[in-house]
Amino acid sequence: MKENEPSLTEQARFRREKLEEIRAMGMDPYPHEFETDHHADDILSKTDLLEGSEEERPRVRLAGRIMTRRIMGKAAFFNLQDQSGTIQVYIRRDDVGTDIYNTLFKKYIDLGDIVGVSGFVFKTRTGETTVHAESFSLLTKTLRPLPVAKEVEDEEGNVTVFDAFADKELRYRQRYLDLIVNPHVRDVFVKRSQMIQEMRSFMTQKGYLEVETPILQPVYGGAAARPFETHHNTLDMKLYLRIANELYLKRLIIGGYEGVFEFAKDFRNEGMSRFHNPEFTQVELYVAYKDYNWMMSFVEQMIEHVVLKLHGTTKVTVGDNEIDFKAPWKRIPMLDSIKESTGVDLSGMDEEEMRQAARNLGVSVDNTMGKGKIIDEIFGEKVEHTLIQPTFITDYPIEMSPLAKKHRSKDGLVERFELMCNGKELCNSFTELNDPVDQRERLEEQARLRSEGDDEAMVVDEDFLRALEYGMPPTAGLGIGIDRLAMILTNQDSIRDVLFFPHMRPD
RNA sequence: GAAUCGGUAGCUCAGUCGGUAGAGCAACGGCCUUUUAAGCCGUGGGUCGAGAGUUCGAGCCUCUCCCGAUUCACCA
Repeated sequence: MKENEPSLTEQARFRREKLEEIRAMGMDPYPHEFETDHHADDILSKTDLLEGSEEERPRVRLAGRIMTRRIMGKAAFFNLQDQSGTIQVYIRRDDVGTDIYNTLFKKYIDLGDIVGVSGFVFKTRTGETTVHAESFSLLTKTLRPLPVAKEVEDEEGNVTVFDAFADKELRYRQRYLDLIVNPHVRDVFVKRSQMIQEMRSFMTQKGYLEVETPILQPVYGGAAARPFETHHNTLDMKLYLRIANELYLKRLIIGGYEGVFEFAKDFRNEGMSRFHNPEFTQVELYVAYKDYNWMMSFVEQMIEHVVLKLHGTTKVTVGDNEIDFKAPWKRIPMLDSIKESTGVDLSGMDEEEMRQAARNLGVSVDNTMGKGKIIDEIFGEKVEHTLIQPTFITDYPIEMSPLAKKHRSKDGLVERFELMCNGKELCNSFTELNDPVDQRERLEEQARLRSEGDDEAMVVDEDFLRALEYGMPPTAGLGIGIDRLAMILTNQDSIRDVLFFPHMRPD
């Protein structure tokens, strides 16, 4: 036995000692492979595994972690958890031998260890489908105890969990443990993956090309946000982690592709909250010869399709709300939505009248704000949180949208929509600005705001402007917040619960 | 960035008035061949988030700091 290492807990020391004992038995505690042919859910669902006498039944091989154990002298039950779920295994000394049962299984195996078994399926006298092990082997010895919870299932199938591993800090910092002991957490991420997969195939089937564009950018653009900065040693230059990929996808439209999309990790050096993580995922899509009206129809079809695939219905329960994604969705111009919610008609007001209207509504505005900012402020304070069912808010003030094309009929507005859902923005989309002269003026206005201290104003991207001068066809663009959509479709109220590894301060 | 709440055994949590650090599960030693929060007998396990202060004495009181959760502010 080794000298106790004071930094280890008693339980961790015991496991290291067991590891040595297993090696002393001539066994490898970390073998190279183990062939399996079944998962837990296969065994629970396939009735043919129970046909005939025990000798006649097919043999199954499976592997996973030991999550609970009930030893009764010369026989024992344990629960084996794999990716698909959990199944009970029955093991007896008289089947697997004294070395394997008494020494390996009873003395040296711990909860959490990864093991492989083979045997036949039977039902216990209480009716539980169980694998009767004919062989048992250790596949990976664990050195730390798992935070295993106990579960009780009553006759209605309701599961009560005792002492669950619930500390959010530990769950986020050690997500692998969360995934092992909280199976419902695995389901959330499976749903997220399916959601992305359905969107991908939906867009691919339309003929759009999935692309990859730079994350390290010499000039950041495509959104209003502060970036993360980094440095390229060889070129000795500053680079930025992208805040959006919009301007690169537009370059590809200029290059002749008529539909491109990218699932993109974007990075914004701003606050964290249950709706914000410094790195987050958007899908952006650009389609040539289309406008924002077409895009509204596209996105409602795509999301309706995804919701149907994931839930089998267009209705999703989120917190206290039931959201119905059945298309078509309500479309309402921003000023009309403000009028609808507050009774105040801002159209036709000058800047000073608007400022007064905002104050009358209890929305704080200051004298540096222009009309666009005031409208945005009123909308954000008074309307946004009331929009629970999917709703397209259209026709935004031009000041807030330097990359969107001017509205074809409404002065001072652009052809832009945001999709609101469960009181939050889910999508952002425009008829893209493709007039290079107008675009230059708008970006130069951004540069002016920037020089006045607005550190979220956009930077002039000369290479992008040059590309636009070669001609971008009329184009509709779309961005969807993947994390927020995942939150809605999995009924999670924090972005951290749909990110495997949410950003945390170092501990 | 602000406010509130929290950090005690591997996990979930108690800890009274400032007076030897507690429980359940997990672990360790036994018994037990259809159990399922298995059961029965026995045992060990603690830098009480970190540091300083007050005190004869601090898990508890005071101060500073660290980490987290929630809400608010900015943002998608």
